[in-house]
Amino acid sequence: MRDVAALADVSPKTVSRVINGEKYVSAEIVERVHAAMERLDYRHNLAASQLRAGTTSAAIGLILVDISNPFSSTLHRAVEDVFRTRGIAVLSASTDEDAARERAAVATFAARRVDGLIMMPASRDHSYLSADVRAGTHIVLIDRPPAFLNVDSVVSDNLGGAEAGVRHLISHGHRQIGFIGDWPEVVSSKLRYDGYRRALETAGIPIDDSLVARGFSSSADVEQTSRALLLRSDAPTALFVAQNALCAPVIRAIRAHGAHDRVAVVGFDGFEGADLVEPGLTVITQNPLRMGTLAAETLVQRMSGASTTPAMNHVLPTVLIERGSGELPGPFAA
Amino acid sequence: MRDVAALADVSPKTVSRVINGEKYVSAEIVERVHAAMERLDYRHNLAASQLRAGTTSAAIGLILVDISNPFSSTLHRAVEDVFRTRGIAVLSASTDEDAARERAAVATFAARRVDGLIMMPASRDHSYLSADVRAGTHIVLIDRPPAFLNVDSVVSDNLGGAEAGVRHLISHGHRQIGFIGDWPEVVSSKLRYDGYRRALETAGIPIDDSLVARGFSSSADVEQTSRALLLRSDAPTALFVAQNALCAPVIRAIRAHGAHDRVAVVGFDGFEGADLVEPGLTVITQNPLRMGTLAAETLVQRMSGASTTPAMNHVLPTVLIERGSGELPGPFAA
DNA sequence: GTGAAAGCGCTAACAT
DNA sequence: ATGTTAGCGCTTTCAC
Repeated sequence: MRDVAALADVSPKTVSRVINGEKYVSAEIVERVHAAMERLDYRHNLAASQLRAGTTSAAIGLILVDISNPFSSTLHRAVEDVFRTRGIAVLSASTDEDAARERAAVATFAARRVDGLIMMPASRDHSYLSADVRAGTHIVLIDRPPAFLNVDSVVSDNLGGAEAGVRHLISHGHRQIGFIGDWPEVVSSKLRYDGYRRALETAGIPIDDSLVARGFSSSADVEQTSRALLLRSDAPTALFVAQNALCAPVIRAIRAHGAHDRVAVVGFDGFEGADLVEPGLTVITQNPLRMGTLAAETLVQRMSGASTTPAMNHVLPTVLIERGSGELPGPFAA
Repeated sequence: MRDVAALADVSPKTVSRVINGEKYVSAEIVERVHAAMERLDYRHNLAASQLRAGTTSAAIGLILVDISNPFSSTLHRAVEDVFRTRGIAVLSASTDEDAARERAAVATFAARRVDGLIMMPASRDHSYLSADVRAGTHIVLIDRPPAFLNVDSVVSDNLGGAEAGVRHLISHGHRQIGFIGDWPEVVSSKLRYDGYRRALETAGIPIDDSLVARGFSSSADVEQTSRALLLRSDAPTALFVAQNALCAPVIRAIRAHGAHDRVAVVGFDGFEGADLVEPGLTVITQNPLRMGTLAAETLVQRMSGASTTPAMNHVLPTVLIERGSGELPGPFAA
């Protein structure tokens, strides 16, 4: 910047003015400074301006369980789109459901003075973030509600969605319904399980824990467990699959067992080709695009200081899409 | 930091030493400084240390066409994993094949003084990056080779993969083979088209441009175009689908036309449930995980200064996976 | 409209 | 093993 100022024969401050598009700079000098910047191949240093200007880094952090999960990457894209137009960079990190990795990511982002944080929490107690909140970092949690921390959040109606999915299976004559889900420690997963239980209880069907499988280490594990379930003498006539990444392996097991036109399935969010399998996978869909956009816009509001209303928990509705697999009749079909 | 130093009754420099884990600090003082940091809720400011220390921002930029595409998000995750263990943050951006957006992203990252850049270029001329290279930013291009710029790159064997896929269809008795691909301006897409042509030429089959559809604005567009192709009196007996995102819409069209056990299909990278459709989708697979890891490791080497060998273009092999759709016999089957 | 001086938070270089 | 001084590149404040 000194060099540019020297070449343009103005003060560094004036160069700064030109760069930041401040008013009250003569057109002629703007011209001259631009020429000098061009000639010297000048690149502005955001770190330096952030340092002096104090506050904002024009960056936010996005912490997800796994940025490569389709739900998460769609959400990520929505967040990017909101911030790109505002000149704000997005830093991202994956936790793999590890609370320690989450803390490490938060610390890294805090050291970079991100202005905001959008996070799908892996930890169960979010009170450790209160220090960051006090330091001025605005936080919006997604997919899972805040615990011991008062911040905005955007979640899907996990309980309601799961309940509707299982009720759907019941209404098609199923009573022996298996549950394949994520680790019970994960809040969204727990809520989906609660929805499953509630639907069964409402219908007066007793819970059979041996039909419930939760938490897997790999796709092979999911497939293996599903197969074991199908091989039982009192095998379930329907399966509720409570997470997107589990759907394909479960269907693989069902097809390997030759039971795809017999065992009903409803998935909580499916996969890209879910409408192309035979029968099509009936799903409870979430809206990751909306979740990302809403979380990002909420954060923008908070960051701009425009919104000082109490923290809010947005709950996005889920939608049941019938494609065939969830409508296979069970033994108690009317 | 001043405050921490005051509270611990040491100089700021000593606090700095403790934070950076430098040698020659007595255990007692380390203790005291840590206590003070804790009490004052101190957070280190990377921007400031970067400014003084000069060089490194401990961040890299990742520019993709669309971070929500499964290929890209898998690659993204691989890149993240390489850099996380090294304490380097990853900034990401999508271009949607828009060269202007690419330039904007590069400029943003340059202002943040990223130490490196991994980019799936949307632009066709990369010479504009030479200024950044001169400024010390190491660049690795992925998916598409560099043009007018001498940097490392990691790409798939697009031509060879496509040729193998089309040859596969020919060997199963097809001669009337359609091509559904991305915009011809996209280099990887062009290479896949070249592979298609080469396979046909090698087999002595004349190219019929009316069987070629390239560049779509939406999934509906893809589906519509595929349907039109299937409705022709001389409809293709096989389709080569040259991009992952196009596969599902094409299959949707084929199924809607009731031709899924008649029209053969080979996809260049499929989608998550591609093995579950009936028949399973035969694909030429790429290896986004390997591509991301290799690109990231190459960048790490360059950034560390350990590697000063000439820039290298890594070509990753593709693998044909037979699942049924590509083995449906054509009219000239043996 | 433009410039001079001071300082953001940190650390390299040089003491001690 | 610890402290002092100076300065990274920018922008705020105030002067002109």
